[in-house]
Amino acid sequence: MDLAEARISEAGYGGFSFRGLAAEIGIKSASVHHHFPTKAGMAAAVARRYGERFFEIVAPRHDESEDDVVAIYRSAFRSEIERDGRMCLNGMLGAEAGGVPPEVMEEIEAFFRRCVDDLSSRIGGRDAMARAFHVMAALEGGRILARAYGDITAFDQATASQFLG
Amino acid sequence: MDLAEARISEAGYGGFSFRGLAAEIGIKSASVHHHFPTKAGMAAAVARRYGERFFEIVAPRHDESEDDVVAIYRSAFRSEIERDGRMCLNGMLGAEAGGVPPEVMEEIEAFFRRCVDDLSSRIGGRDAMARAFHVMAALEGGRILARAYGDITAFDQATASQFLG
DNA sequence: GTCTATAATTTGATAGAC
DNA sequence: GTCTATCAAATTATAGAC
Repeated sequence: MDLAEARISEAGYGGFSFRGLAAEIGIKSASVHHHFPTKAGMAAAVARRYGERFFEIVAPRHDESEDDVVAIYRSAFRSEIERDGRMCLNGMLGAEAGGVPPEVMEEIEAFFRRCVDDLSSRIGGRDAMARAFHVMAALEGGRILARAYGDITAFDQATASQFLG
Repeated sequence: MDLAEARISEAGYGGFSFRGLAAEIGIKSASVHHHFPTKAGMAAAVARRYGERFFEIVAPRHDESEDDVVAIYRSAFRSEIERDGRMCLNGMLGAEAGGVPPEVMEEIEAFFRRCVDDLSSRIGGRDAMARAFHVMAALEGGRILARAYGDITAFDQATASQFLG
């Protein structure tokens, strides 16, 4: 699953294959099929795990001031870029919506709905929903720019606190 | 090229094939290879044409007030969503950077650099460069959200003028 | 859980006729 | 500019042995 996540977030749904994963691990593709019968099922499982991990990371802490939620989300995104320079897994699959099986897209839509709802409720106040959409868009788009430029400072400038705050 | 652009912006670089394009047109894949010897070359040509069209659309008009440039960019992005609901072609290829041939990525990087430079110079003032990054990120991310939600109002909220202005 | 073997399909690309 | 024909490789997936 780690390898699948890596390949999908680097090259998209069409950019990973059971044979490719198996070769990197040193096993055969039939062994991968034993754990995940279909490619769509595996991608859906990887997308779900990605979301679960993400929401653990951005979960509220007892010492959190309500105003920090945007910084928490931004930090979660930035850490991933810093670690491996890849695209957000679920952002990638969302972009490829037209070529991704329905069972995967269900996970993606649920992920973004939960992000926006969580952000919105923790931001609070008027326009909280629109602000939540804006923050998610800037973070996802910032990752695209960081990849196109090959430079994390593109993300840093795109998501500076003066724009998200 | 129109069909290639459609398929790439729906499903990514791995989501289009010479045979698929030929079948939709009603010719054979060998005939497509006559015009575009390689898949990478065709994708690069499609990405370049996409950029040329885009910069014609957002080019300054003599009656333009300098403050309108962000609205012009936003309108160009929104019109595409309205037309076909697809992802920005070059945004898609930028996200898939790890699985796209180098000659295509050169076009993508050039596209985003030109967008940011153009926006920055027309915005002017302090922080113009960072604002340009932010606008591009919000627009690209807004398109991802519109696709994940299957609803253009996600883009509208994410890119409301109060956030980009 | 992993393997061999294989089926059925698709892919990018080329040679050469018309 | 399109075609037929073909190649070599990769793809998702399954059956069955160990």
